[in-house]
Amino acid sequence: MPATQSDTPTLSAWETSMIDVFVRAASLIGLPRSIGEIYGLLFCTPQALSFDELVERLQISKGSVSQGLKVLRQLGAVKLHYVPGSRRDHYQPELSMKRLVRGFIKDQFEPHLLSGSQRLDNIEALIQEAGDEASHAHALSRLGTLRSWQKRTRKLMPIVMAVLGGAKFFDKESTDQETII
Amino acid sequence: MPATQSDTPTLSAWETSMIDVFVRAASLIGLPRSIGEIYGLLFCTPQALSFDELVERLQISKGSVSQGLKVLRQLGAVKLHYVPGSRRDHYQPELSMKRLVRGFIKDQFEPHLLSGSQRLDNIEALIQEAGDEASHAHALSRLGTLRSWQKRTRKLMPIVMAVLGGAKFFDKESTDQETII
DNA sequence: AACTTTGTTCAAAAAAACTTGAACAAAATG
DNA sequence: CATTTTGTTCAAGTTTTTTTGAACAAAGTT
Repeated sequence: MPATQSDTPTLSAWETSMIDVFVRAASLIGLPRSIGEIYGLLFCTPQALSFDELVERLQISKGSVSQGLKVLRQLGAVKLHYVPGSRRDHYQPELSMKRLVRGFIKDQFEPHLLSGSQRLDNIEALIQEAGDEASHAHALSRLGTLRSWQKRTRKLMPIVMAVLGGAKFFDKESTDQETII
Repeated sequence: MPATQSDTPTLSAWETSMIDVFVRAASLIGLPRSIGEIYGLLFCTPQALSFDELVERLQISKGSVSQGLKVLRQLGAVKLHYVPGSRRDHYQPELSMKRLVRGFIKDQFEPHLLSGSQRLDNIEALIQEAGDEASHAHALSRLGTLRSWQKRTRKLMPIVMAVLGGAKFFDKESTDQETII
């Protein structure tokens, strides 16, 4: 008798396709396939799923599920859901686009923006130290461009959140901003 | 006598740091290191640079420069600059943040959004075909969530462009939108 | 036309990212 | 307290992405 092909409840066609959408979306924002699969399956499923159910239905390793869930928790993209009578953690997907985007920005974007500011200050110092006086002006001008990009990016984030959440938002010190929209 | 270490004008400290900023930015949006380096060096340099100058100063292969410039041209992130008396193509960086972002969105984002719509229609069909009547409702509800996310993403793009460009923007059919900002 | 310059292509090499699974820790159960 | 259940960690294996460089094409020179 051939090795029993395990009674894994195989994914239906629509589930596979929907998960595929999330796998692509994940890759688009630089997250690994497995994370797209995990979130995708949670998204498809009415009930909260346990660790083991994710491993079985997706047919991926425990390691991948563990690391994937860790990242998804950090991003706030999944929530723990208490299931009475079960010792296992159960997970549900965060369904609010606003919260998903905020989690992503907070976790993956802001850190870079912040460290960016310090880096630019550093570069300014290096330019001052540099021997070549002639090119100072150009270097500083480009540094200025970079700072203005940074500033605009920062200004953009809350606006994005506002549009996504429907909430109204006012940036302090945005008096120089002509009525946007 | 040791092999002559080629008179490559080595990058200054501030140039290296500034290029590093672009390498990180590139990686953040999923572009390879070499592309960050190329754009970064162009950004640092007052004059337009030729293919060969990029190869020499960055110490990367011709292949990388060729492919990197190809992508940067597609994105509209570099412009050809005619230099009288030289047969070589010379490149300058696009410095308008708005154009840079638009290029990126047009090239890397919109295609996914579009193909996304068709995929969702496909999934809807698959759900209808599916045997399990009981779960139709949930599946369709989630599909609805996905469609709403897509719609909001589409709505967001022009707003982002507007904020970046300082231009005012009104979305047709956005009457349901309460005064944002 | 032969030669040089300029840049592209693409198969192979190198590097980076992801996944796996076995060993391990932590906590509940008997 | 020994055992089972549940989940994490991490070194090694796999896959994917990026880089390299040699061969090639296109166009300009002499």
